Amino acid sequence: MLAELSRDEHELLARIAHRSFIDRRTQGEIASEFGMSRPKVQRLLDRARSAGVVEIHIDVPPGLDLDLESRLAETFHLTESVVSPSHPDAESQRGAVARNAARYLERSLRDGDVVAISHGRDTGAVPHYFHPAAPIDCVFASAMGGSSRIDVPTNPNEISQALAERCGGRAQSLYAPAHVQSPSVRRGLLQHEAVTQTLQMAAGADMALVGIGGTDDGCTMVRSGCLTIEEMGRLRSEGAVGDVLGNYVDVHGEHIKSPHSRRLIGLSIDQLRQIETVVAVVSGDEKPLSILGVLHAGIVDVLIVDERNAKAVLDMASNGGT
Amino acid sequence: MLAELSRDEHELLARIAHRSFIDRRTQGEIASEFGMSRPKVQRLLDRARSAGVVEIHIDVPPGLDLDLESRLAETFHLTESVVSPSHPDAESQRGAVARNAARYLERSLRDGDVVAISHGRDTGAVPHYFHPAAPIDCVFASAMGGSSRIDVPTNPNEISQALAERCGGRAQSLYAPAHVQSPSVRRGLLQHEAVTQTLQMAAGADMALVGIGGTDDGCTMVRSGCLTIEEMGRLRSEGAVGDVLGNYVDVHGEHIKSPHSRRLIGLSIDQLRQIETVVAVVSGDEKPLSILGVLHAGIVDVLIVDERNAKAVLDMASNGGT
DNA sequence: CTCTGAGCTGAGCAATTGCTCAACGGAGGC
DNA sequence: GCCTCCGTTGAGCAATTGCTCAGCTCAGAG
Repeated sequence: MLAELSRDEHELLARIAHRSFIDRRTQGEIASEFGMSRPKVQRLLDRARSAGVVEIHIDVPPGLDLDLESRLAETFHLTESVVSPSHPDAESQRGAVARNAARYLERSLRDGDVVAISHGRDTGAVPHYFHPAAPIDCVFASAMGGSSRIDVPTNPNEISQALAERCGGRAQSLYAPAHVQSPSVRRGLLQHEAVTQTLQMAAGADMALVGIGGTDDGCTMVRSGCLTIEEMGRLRSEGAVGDVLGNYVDVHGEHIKSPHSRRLIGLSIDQLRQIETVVAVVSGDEKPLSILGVLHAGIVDVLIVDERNAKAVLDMASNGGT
Repeated sequence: MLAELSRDEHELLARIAHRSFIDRRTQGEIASEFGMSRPKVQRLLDRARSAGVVEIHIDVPPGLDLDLESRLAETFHLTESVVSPSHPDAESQRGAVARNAARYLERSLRDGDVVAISHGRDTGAVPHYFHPAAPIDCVFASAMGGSSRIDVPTNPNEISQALAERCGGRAQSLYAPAHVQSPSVRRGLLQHEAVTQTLQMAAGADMALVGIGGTDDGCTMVRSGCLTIEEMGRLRSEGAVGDVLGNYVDVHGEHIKSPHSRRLIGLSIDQLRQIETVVAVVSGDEKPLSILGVLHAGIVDVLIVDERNAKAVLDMASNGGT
């Protein structure tokens, strides 16, 4: 990418680049110095950068891989991605990712914002690291129902509550289960104003903080009792690789419709797509395929993830086409 | 210069710098992404550069030392300096320097320009390398008289003539010797319109192309017969280290007045200072002190020189104080 | 010799950047 | 407690930069 320049061309590009980047002269000064028009200086500077005559290196703290973040963001059309360095064990890995999610919230939340909150272990780890410098007057609204089977701190209501406490905001709880026995019970619940109010608030949120679930038998949806192991197996056999708020997708990001989806209480994929900024927090070695599917679904705007998953997802995306 | 940053600070600077320099986002985009004002992003970017988080490296063709050129220009308040790579023998070294001078003329000369021309071997080598892409309608005016004792191509008239031919311009010759027997003869010559016209044109030039002479017994001023070896020795004992157009200066740039200066036909130091752009072309291992003195005199705007002289001059300037 | 099209050029304008300045806030002295 | 001073902040404007576009040159085809 550098060889095809003649010596004279190379010298000219180097001189102009030096004047611009090192001596910090303006393009106008350089133009008159070299006897050319300003646009020409600009074009030569562009050429110097693309030909590799100018190399900009950024000294990054150890462990950080900003190029990886950029590639991830570019490949999947994200507005941003944050990759945590690898940790040996799952717990500290989750902590590192959650910490980055907390940092993201701290710098992005504004007074008046509404944030839709999902369930899950990754999402649930975020409040612990959330310490805004100044109070933020915002609302955290549960985007799906709860389950008494799983640990309290991984239910949306509790996560919302914890986040609200940390920043002086308000939690809007959803007093409903994540999953009911039949579509008719679901319809009944959706008549209650207490339920619809929260769901509508979540649907109209400025931001959503969600986890990405896997399809193994130990995933949150199974542990919480939303799905039986048999149902999970059926979803897998239909191609499901992961979910957001219980909405399963295949590796291409296509939504997989199944009976259980009509018994869920929470935002749909289409509702998520309406939300300006959907932030996904994910860690865990079983997740690469799940992440890939969800990213292909075009739901996520900001991905906060660990290095192993990030690399695996990029590998699959570039090798597997698309 | 990098250690005093905390890990968090370093990470922030690196992230912002990456977004700006690698991803080429605007400061405004970065500001809203990181939840800060645009001026703050700018300040952080400045800090990232001065703290060394951003390193800009320019791939320069072998032999070129652009940092050396910049230091030279900054130290002596030049608008520009061009340093040629070292050559083992004096002749090819002179050629390389002259070639750079020719390049400089090619890119700087404009229709209508008047260029004052000095004598000397370095200046005399320039026309050989001068090949403007398009004709330039300019005038080369001799800035001092000639001498029949030295090789023709080192006399101002012949240099002017050669340059004019190469670019389709015009030469304004000075029909007078560089040096006469007495001040009264000089006064007489300066009555002649033919003489004053050229000198006035040279004095009002937009640019001057000059050599820098040494004070050894083989220098152009002695070889041309302008000075005897005895006079040269006297000048040396009075502190002279070099000259421009026969005007001698000491190492601090102070003009050394001597009887011979009242027998010279050419521009004075003050007249040279009036000229917008004085370009000095110098090579030769005996020249460092001469160059230092002339640079201190504040005559030169553009220095075109070889690497050995450049380094020697900078060394002396930094070690010897100013 | 004319025509065509690719590539280059600089004028002109919109977007971005750099910079100044008044206001603010927090640490330290009285 | 109050005051002063120093460093930080973002609004606002001037300078710089990026970009588009019409005009140009020049090589090659007809």
